Amino acid sequence: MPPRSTIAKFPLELVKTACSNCNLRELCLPLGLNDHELAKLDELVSARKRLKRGEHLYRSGQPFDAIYAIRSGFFKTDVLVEDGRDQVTGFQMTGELLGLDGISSEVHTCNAVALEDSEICTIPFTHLEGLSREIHTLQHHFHKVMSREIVRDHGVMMLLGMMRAEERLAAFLLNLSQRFTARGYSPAEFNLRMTREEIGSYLGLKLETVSRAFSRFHEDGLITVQQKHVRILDTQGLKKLMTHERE
Amino acid sequence: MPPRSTIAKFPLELVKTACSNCNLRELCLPLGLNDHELAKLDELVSARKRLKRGEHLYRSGQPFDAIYAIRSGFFKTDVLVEDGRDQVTGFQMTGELLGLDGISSEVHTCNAVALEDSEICTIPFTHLEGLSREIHTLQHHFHKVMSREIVRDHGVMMLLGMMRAEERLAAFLLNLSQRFTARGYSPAEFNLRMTREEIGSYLGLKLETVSRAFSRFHEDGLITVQQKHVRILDTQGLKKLMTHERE
DNA sequence: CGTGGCGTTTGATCCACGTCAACGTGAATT
DNA sequence: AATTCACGTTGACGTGGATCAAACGCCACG
Repeated sequence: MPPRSTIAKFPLELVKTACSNCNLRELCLPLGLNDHELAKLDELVSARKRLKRGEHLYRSGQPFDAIYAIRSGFFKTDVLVEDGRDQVTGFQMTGELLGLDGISSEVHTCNAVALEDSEICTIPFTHLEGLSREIHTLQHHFHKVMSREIVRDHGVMMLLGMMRAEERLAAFLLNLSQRFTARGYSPAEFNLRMTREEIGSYLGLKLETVSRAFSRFHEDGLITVQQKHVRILDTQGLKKLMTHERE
Repeated sequence: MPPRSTIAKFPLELVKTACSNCNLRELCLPLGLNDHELAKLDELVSARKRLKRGEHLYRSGQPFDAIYAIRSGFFKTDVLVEDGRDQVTGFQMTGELLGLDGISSEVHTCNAVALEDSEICTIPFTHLEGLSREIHTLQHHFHKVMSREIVRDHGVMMLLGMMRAEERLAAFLLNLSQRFTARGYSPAEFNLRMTREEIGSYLGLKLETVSRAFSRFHEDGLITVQQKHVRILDTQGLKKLMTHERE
């Protein structure tokens, strides 16, 4: 969490946004940039925006012209199909980018919804491409971020394509744990920001199945769950479960 | 198919590779480039390589230093997990790029296998980044290609997460048909290059289920199938089936 | 021209997860 | 403190696709 008090010390122009003063430098786009380059990136990250829980950052079908970096908060992206079904395609947290899917067609192809009050940085895409042409490091890092998204999606495909319910949930919890850890939070204890139904949609399961898997893990002493509060008791156990062969 | 005879007319240096003379210009990276830019791209596409059916273009774990454009042929990418399970993450055809997943960690994260005798162009990645900084159009097009891969993966996630077996196969056939069409082949008639097992792995189904779904489509007059030969008789029927609500 | 082997088809049975339904729970509102 | 409502849990039952098993077709090879 960015300490509000330090922000208040800077003149307004700087407050507006400043990658150089952002504690997400090491997670987000600025990774690896020197001071001079950071200053240039500051110029292009135009607006910071706050969203309340439940608000949409963008909707499927809207024209694409910027990607977004999450400064704080938690999002989901989902796709709705005409027949009423929908699929959550991802959960995004602090330091991660939203909107990469819109580049291909210049139209957003999914909805991005804040799952808690959040703050995001807007990065106009043509500006980013311009600066990428100047700053080699930024260009390369951006390519890595896009590629990482592809790798992540392959992981989800494996999860959906060949894991059973409990394996999926174990993988999901371990993934969350690892991402919280990378952000300096406890690897073992966290609050889920999404409902059982959203987890289910992401994992290709019904909410009842998700709930039952949670209960099972609880019974087996792998975790404790109380509503949205999860504590992981046995990481190894979850890992073993995740890759368990069905003899 | 590139007519061999015209190739023979050019001096060897040009034959080695030449985007400017490639009939995939409109599908592949060169899209939108002018003659001068094309000439520069020619310089960087270093090597053409032939692979026989079954050969690996790269394997998971190998260092990444280039992406590949398919000049002719057909590939699958897959990921193997220690417990013996594997998942096909995609099928790639003429004009499509392979290896984008390797950018993030500088290591390939999947295997790319030729499903028929194929020919590919090697594009050293640092060179591509360099040229992208010079040629705005190339940069933007490359970003679009990466983004399109993300969108495609989201499509597969939806397929795996919320469609039932027959819906998945219908979506798969329609997708193939559309891609063959874009390449000037018949939209209605084609030979599958992959086995039932590979289709199943891609769709998150067992080979028996794939086989049964084929038979069902055949019975219902939607397609004809004979081993690997498929003819689509009722595109609309397949589309309706694909998005069919379960009442 | 058989012969072997892989890929495919088809049938019978099983089981993981979906579906339907009832009930619990906790946070917000008054 | 009472009420409400969205979310979560749990049970009983049904089913789509997995699993197991057998047979068939096609191609490569001696």
